[in-house]
Amino acid sequence: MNPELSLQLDDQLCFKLYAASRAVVRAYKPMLDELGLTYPQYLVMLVMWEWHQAAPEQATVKALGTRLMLDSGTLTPLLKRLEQQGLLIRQRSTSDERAVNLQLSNQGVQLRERVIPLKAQLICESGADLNELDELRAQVGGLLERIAPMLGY
Amino acid sequence: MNPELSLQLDDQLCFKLYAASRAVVRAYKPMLDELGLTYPQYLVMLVMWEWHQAAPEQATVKALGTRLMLDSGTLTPLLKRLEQQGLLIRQRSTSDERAVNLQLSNQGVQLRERVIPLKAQLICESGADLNELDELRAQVGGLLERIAPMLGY
DNA sequence: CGCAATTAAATTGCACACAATCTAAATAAG
DNA sequence: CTTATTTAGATTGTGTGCAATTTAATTGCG
Repeated sequence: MNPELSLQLDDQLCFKLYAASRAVVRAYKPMLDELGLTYPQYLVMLVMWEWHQAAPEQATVKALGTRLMLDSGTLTPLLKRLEQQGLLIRQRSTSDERAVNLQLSNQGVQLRERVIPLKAQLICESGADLNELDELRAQVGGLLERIAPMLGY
Repeated sequence: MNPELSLQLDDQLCFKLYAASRAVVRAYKPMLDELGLTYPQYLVMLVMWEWHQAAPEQATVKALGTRLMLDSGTLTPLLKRLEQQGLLIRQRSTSDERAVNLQLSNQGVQLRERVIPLKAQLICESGADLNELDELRAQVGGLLERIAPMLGY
């Protein structure tokens, strides 16, 4: 049986992706624990830091959802937790009362410094080859871009 | 800044993996809905079908956890749901009262027939290149194997 | 043999994901 | 202008993931 049509677990790209994704999140966990962040919260902060330098005013729940492919059902409670931790501020937009604007607190801005060394540390510990990782990132990205349109992104 | 140390979301392999994994699960969802399975339940069934032909007696919660890298906290409720749906039977092992043996019901065995066409359908809809997918699967698998030992697998 | 350490599941609690529904606000159409 | 539609968030409910704890059974060791 050719692997494309096999039902063997090890032949499933979907399982490898699922397992690898969870494994990477677990690898990040000890480091993120020290910052008091979960992995999805970390991704939100990455986007907020990115926007903080480029275009802080674009930061809304909607825009964050588009960027991370998450809906308000996931983001609303997550953002409330980040707000309670004092990392960001949520407030209704005055120009469009439907939208909720997000901005980093000073504490939120400062947290970035502690995140910078994380990635290098993880790559170092894993002993992975940088070029390989880069290539893999491009390929997984390619897969994502082929699947996303099927799902309306 | 070289991508290896960038904090840009798009430079993060971890995010690509996370997003791609969720996207693939969503792509499976409409098809799995018709079978009444969630994606993790589908993975459990794949393993059970595999073992059914090779070594049915090895099927325990522990073995399933090792194969899928999931613990009893996730599997116990999931397996109870599969049992309630009549797809499998859970029963304490007589030789080792700590272990719970799992076996497919007739209905569980038969469900496999309806799963066989799913993968071909998904690949077809995605318009993905088979050789590319195969290579990607191998590479993601390679990443997984490098990370897994760091996490005690 | 007898007890400590280990092991397999189950349970509890928390934080996602995501579908479905609801509310309020903004926009489009007539 | 007024109603219909669309849009942004919030809410509710279900099902994972996973850490931590608990229970019961088994194994290891002296």
